[in-house]
Amino acid sequence: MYQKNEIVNKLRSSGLRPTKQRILIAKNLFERDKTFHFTVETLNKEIIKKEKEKVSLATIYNTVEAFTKAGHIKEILTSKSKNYYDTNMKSHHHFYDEETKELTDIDYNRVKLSKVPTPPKGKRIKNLEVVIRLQK
Amino acid sequence: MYQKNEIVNKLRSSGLRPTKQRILIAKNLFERDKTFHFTVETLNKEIIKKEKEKVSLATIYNTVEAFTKAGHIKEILTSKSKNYYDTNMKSHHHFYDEETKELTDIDYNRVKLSKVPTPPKGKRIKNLEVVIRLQK
DNA sequence: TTTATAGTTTAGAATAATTATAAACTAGAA
DNA sequence: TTCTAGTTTATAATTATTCTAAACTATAAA
Repeated sequence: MYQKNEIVNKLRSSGLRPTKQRILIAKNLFERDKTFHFTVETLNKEIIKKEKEKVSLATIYNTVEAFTKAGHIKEILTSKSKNYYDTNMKSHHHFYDEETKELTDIDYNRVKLSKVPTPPKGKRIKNLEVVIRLQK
Repeated sequence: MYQKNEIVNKLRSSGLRPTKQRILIAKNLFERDKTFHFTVETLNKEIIKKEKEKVSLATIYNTVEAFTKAGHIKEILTSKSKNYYDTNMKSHHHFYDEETKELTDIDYNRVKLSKVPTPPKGKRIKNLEVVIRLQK
């Protein structure tokens, strides 16, 4: 379970001052037993429901973006005009269910890449994601 | 090089009547020597430039979606609220350059997956994509 | 402590991609 | 040639995201 300190550390290491609103956001992201897959919309709903407080969407967007840049959460590729994020920073991959629009983690060792291409010169690999889209 | 017939076939096999507008769209997608990576926006610009004609965006969206469902083009995962497509239907993967927002094909045999997870019961794999994000 | 200020929050406006609507048009079967 | 289901289009509606600028606040320094 997380200490308040850890929340504050996550914020500071993302270049953010620990304000009331940002602490609410961070608690809802990181004080969890399980991985949290979310969109800004779902995160916002959780905050309203659990905390009975309202944080403006602009602040949520900004904070989520800062956490992403700092490497505390991960953006997930699903296309489809709404961004998905994941609090699980362990190297892993995803199933994306097109019917339910739900993401599920795929454990790192359930996918094995035996060959990865070298990036074009001047560029380096930021990350490599495998997304397996599911259908009925 | 493509025959007009092939264009008409692509349309019919996508459940679309070959109308003037759809033929323009299809020509701009498939009468190419190289793979075409595009968004609805870029495709629209190409049609205006090359054909000096205007096709409504609604028609482009609808036609592109039909081609995607029929398996003539492929949606590519990049997140970031604008959908990317690829006319290359051979199994392959992508580099996504975050700086330039450009996609590049990665040849099938430059990536090797030696282990792929079984999908949850009741579901089957629609596709599997590897996206390697690049940075400086 | 207090204070000054750089950073923050917010509602609401602006932007951008996509989807829906409904009236005018057309491919193609009969 | 005619008829009709299917199509196109401009435009409006919707949705996700980013911007703005005024009111607020964390925190370093006095």
